[in-house]
Amino acid sequence: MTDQKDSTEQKIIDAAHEVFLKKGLDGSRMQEIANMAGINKALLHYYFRSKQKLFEAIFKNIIAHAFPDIRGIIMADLPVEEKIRGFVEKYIDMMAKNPYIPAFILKEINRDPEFIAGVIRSQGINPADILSMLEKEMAAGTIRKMNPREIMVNLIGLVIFPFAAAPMLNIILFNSNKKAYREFLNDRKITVTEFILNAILIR
Amino acid sequence: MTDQKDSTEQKIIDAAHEVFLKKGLDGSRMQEIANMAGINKALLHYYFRSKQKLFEAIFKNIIAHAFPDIRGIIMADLPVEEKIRGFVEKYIDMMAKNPYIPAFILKEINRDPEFIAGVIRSQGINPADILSMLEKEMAAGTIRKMNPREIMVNLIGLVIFPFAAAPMLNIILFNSNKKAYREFLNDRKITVTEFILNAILIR
DNA sequence: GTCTATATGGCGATAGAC
DNA sequence: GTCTATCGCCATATAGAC
Repeated sequence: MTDQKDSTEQKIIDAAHEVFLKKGLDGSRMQEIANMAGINKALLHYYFRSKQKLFEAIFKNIIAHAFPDIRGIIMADLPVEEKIRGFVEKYIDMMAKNPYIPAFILKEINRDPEFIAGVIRSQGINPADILSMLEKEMAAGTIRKMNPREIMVNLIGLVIFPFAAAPMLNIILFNSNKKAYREFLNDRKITVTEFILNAILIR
Repeated sequence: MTDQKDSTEQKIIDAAHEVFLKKGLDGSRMQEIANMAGINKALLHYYFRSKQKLFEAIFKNIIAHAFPDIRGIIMADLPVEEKIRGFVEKYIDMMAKNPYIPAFILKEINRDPEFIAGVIRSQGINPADILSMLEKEMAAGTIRKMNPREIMVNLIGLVIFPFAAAPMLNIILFNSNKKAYREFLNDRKITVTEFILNAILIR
């Protein structure tokens, strides 16, 4: 049980993670990954045989990071306000730490959407459970009656989109002031929660 | 003034538009564009000199399609409900006709965000005007007081995201039933409008 | 203007020494 | 396991005939 932190394999994984996350499969070069790992190209193939195989190994890991565990929040015996608030906070925190994830997923999603869906399911996230939870809230009269899928899509979109489209929105709305945009994104933990609650709650 | 519709240059532009839109710059091949245009690769270079130059010529055109003219709606003397409704309908109609545009923009946005912002401005869309319009509504007490940028980002995100993430959402929420998802997207001309109005209107 | 043929360069992948 | 050197392919780009 030697320390694996600085093993060659781990250095490759770390470097490939960084490069693939920023540039995607097509945009990445094996040479660049090798340079970043401080080794040569041949070793990449020695450990992972092909660029495709290396990407697949990294891909699963990136996707896993992209879906934080929300079961505890969504299925808990809490008022729906708290569930929404918890969801928004967890996702915005995750993306603040991993700002390249949303664009990466949207970029690579067409490569194998079925695989991504499988990873989501394996994270224990079951859309049907969330939908039926929302339907119960509607039946109980706490939230407006509507297609529960609308709520899910709107919630996810409101949280993810400003990160995925950050480069454009930053220019259009903040004249390229990056600090102001970061603050704006962070504020959204509160403002998005309010926005959604205003849209769906019956009070 | 001969008819230019079937000129070689136009055939190249049409073919390049289709291929670049679906696959992006990195994912597209000059050979594929030549095949689709019914000519050979050499002619592409004869007319546009390089792949990069050809892409830039097409890029501007794609971006222009992505921002339909909304000045008439946003700046008109209409109640804010009608402005929101008009915006949502125009954008969803545009994306239903050009489903590859959202993913294309998010994919290519990092290549030259400044250029995209310039095209948006050249379309006559002035974010500052929209922001001040929203602020007037807040001062008049028709909509809730909040950062008007939140409204703009939320509006754009709610409209675009379900198209950009269609492959994933289609699996997760509709078990890959594409027809159901198309109907869902079309219904959103109404449901997104309602959702936003509930979120921002004071009544 | 349009074609065929070919040059040029880059990148993934492999061979083989150490 | 790690390296250098090189192969082989594919994609962009050019040369030159027609």
